[in-house]
Amino acid sequence: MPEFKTSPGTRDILAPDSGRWRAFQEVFAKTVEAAGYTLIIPPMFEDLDVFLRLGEATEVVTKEMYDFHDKGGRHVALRPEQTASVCRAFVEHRPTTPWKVWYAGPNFRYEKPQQGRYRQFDQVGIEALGTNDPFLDAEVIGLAAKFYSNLGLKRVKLAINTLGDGGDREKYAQKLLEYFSRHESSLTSESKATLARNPLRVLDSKREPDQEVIANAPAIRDTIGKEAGAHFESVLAALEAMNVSYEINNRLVRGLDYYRRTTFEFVSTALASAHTAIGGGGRYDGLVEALGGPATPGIGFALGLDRTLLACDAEGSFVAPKQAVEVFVVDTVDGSHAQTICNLLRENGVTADRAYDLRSMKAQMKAADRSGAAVALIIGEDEVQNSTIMLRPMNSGEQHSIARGDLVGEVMKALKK
RNA sequence: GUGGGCGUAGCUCAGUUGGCUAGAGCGCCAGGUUGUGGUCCUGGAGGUCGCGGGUUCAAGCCCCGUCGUCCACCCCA
Repeated sequence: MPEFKTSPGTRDILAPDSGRWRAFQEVFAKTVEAAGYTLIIPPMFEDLDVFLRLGEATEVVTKEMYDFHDKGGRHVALRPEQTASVCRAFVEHRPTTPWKVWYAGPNFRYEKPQQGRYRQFDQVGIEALGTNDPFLDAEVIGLAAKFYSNLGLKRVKLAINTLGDGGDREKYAQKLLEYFSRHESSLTSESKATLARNPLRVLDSKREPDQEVIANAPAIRDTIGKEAGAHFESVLAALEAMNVSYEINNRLVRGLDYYRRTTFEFVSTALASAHTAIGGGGRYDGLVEALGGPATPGIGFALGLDRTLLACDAEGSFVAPKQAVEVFVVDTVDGSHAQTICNLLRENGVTADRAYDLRSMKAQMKAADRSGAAVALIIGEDEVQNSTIMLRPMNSGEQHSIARGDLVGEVMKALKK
């Protein structure tokens, strides 16, 4: 056993998974940049207070923060998510609106790890600030759906709900508190604890004994104001016009307190484990203000890389790309020819690798095979004497000798470049 | 944070009621093939059996602790 291992909840991503991660982020970038979102790269840690503005009832903030004091005495925290950072950046830079940005990178939460849940986990996401237009809600949700389909995912369901405006949320929370308190005796002890903390979250309980009480709980749609209700209807209409299918779930309350109005979640029906939520988001119309900026509406989503890739695995889509060079050079003379030839090929835009340590031809050919190269170039004593190179396409038993001076042209021909 | 399963070679795992020098497959290296990979054959390297303590004539196996990992809960992506 090695002396050192990665810390709990962290891991190394090696090839071919690392290539899959990069491809994942590239597909995401392409999807959202097509809609005008630009990349933002916020820092991985911020003043603790930035994240505290996410809300006192948000467990991500109260229980799971990776926080510490730096050498200057600042109390900082590794970001548990990126929406707060984006809003802080908005207040700091005051870009013209609508400000539409995307991000990709790791977040940190101090939790007990299990499958699809790590202490350092990657998300990709977008945020759009500065407008209340319901078409923007539909655009944001549509982009997430588009991204899933670009990954080849089919078994993804969109659940959507509205939480009304700030006041509505309070009123609804009050209603729920009254309702659940009346039925407290039939709730599980976990739900009773949740009730005291955040009545809305009781709706999220998946525990069997709670289900009946939850099913009869008052729905938020009876509580929300006219404006928020109209907004929701417009969002739904816009989604239908885009052919994005959805399911209204008036029990959908997400974990971060700041959500207002539109809230949504994507669930993979291909996943068997408990963690089927592969992405989610919503409006957070009060957050910029809470961070000291002007009242500014905002909406966005974040998608978990790990869970989305687990869903891809379950559906057999978006397989990890194999990394291979085009040419592998076998040099059984002294290794210097391999060096010269590799350099020449690379300068001409051909990817090339070679063997080291002057191993036997058999060993070098084996390495050529492993490299995935389409073509092997072989240099032995005969070739050096005759100023030739043996060109061997790896998928056939045939090989032919080429003049050393014709190397680049012959390789291009063999690779059909 | 709570509860449970599992830690044996680089990987996946076997190892009987505690009993010879701890095994297999894959991978890796070498040879068969003094100039040829992907198939085949032969051989080889590689292990503090997670770590620490205890019981025993004897521990990979039993007991205690600890760390890691997985699963469920909590929570969430």
